Amino acid sequence: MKKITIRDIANQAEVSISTVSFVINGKGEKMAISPAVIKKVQQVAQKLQYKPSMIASSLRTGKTRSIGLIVEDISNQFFADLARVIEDEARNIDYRVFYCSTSDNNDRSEELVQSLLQANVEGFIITPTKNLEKTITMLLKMQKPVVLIDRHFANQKVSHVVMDNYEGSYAATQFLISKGRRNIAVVNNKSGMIQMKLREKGYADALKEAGIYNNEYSLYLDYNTNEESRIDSIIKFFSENRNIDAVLFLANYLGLAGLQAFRSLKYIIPDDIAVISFDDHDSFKLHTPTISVIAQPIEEIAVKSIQLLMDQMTNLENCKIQKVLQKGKLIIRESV
Amino acid sequence: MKKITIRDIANQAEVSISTVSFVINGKGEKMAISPAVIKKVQQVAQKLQYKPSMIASSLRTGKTRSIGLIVEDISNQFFADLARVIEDEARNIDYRVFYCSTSDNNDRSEELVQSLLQANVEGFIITPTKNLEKTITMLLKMQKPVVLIDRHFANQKVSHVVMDNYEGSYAATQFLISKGRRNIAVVNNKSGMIQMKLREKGYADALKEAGIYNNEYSLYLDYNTNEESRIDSIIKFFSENRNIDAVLFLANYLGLAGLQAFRSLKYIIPDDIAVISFDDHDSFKLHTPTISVIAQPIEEIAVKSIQLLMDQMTNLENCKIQKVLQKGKLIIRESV
DNA sequence: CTGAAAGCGCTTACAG
DNA sequence: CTGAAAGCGCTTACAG
Repeated sequence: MKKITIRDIANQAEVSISTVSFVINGKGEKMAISPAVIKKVQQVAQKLQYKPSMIASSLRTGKTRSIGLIVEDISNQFFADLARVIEDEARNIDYRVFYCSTSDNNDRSEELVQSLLQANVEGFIITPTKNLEKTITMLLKMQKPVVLIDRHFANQKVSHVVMDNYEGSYAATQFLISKGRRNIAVVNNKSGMIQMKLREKGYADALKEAGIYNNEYSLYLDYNTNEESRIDSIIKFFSENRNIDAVLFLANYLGLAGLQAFRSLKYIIPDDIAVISFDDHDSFKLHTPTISVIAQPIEEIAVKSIQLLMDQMTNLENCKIQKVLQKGKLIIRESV
Repeated sequence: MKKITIRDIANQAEVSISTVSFVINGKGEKMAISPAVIKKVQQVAQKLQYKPSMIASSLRTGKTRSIGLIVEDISNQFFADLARVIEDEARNIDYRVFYCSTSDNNDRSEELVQSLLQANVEGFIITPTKNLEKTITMLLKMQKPVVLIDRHFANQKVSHVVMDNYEGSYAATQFLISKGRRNIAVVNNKSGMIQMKLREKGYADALKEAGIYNNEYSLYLDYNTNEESRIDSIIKFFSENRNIDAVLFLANYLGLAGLQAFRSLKYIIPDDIAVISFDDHDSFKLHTPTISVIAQPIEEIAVKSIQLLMDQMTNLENCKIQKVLQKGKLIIRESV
């Protein structure tokens, strides 16, 4: 089964390959090619089942109609959902998506960026690791369209789409206060990424305004550790702070570990402790009791980030840096 | 920032582009290029930060060092985990993976195959939809390496890696029987795919051997429906069959819907009903009580399928069709 | 209205 | 040991 090329069509249709190329690319009209010729070329292409070679066309034009999507972990529900929507959106505008996972490892991230550059992707959507700022700056210098999602760097001028982390956390904490909780803890990781800091600040500010902030109620867990040791740390922390009556988990995997810790501790939710976690997850809907969450607007984030990327791709020079904050949604379930 | 090409290196190193190409591709020795020249070329390449253009090399050689991975839904935990391992394995042998999701839609699947063909992937790993048999046959005729995973077609000669669905289901059902359950139901979907039929057969055979099979205890749900209506159907079925004392869910999303149904029905697990589900999921570990599952050996499936694909890619002619059955793992938790 | 030709960045058979 | 040249399948400026 030989590969059908533009030349085969030209031969069969008895026209030049330029003419075929124009017709195939829908430029027939513009090039004033006669309708009869256009039709003939199309028929021959159809008959031979011609499929243009993306590779040849990429080499010639320098365009690949592909974008790179670098997420933290494609097997995490949040990123998987995000990837799914981005893939669909990209397909609508006839773009291909290359996904990859960083595991929050900075060296890996840099490798992935290099590898995507080499594949000549036309744009990047990235959930950056903590030290990726220089790499991102490099991409910007190379005039590559970039949109960051989920998190970003405070002082870097680059478009990003993130949840309003401060507001989400602030609202959730206020809700806990309104339910009469007074000893409200927070569980964070040690990544120090801006989105995590903002979540923590929202929590702290709400408590400070109410005059009940206590800095001993913050627990920080290593990111690169397994679930078991996270659970152990949480158990230890709560056994040493028996008077805590509510907790805000700043990421879904922290919440999931927390629930297992509370099971070991035989805590009754919400009687012994009220719980709210960031990022919705099947398990939160299904837990007994069901767990309240601050859900990220995944669909909106995905759609908006593709849109910002396209803006940059079509009009890189006079394209403004856009910082989009999407509001999260506080979903109240039985755990408060 | 101009793209550095092989020609720039040739100029700077004062050799021909052929020589550069040989050195870059590690064929310097074989082509008997002098060590001094090799070193010089490497140094210049390093200095200019030369990155070979995959696109040009693909066009020339016809190879893309990429494989296509078509799964049902990348946002489903099972497939996300699978994709993650396959991506890592592929990277080890310097291959790129294009993922895409079919949503179990046959037209979509065919489109995806076409689109991957057009991208010139060198091999396919596919979880086929029900009517994809002809498309797969076409790929085989085109001499494209193909490995099916998770499911396959009974009469088609194509390598595949699947769980031993019959055995998993049979063992789980026997376990329920050994715990004294007698009215054991099964919840399946209507896809009619072979893996689902085998799971059901394992269930039925175990019960028939024990002389307690009852064909009224089988519930079939539409695949293309939302979670709500699945839950409703399950509620209806179990309210009409109050004497059922155990149930086997043949896929994780069926199990998840089932747990929500039982909550509505105020069933106590395992007192009122014992539960085992296919495919492990965070929610099953975290549910109160924890839910027993037949876990797929995801890592093994992923590794084996890449390996079979590579066998085909390197040696297509005399490569045997391999049918690999991986044993599932029955994980007993509190729900039985 | 249509065609001949250059060139994207590589690889590789061939010649010396 | 090394170089000149053809060619992968396209696109597009140019000529007529």
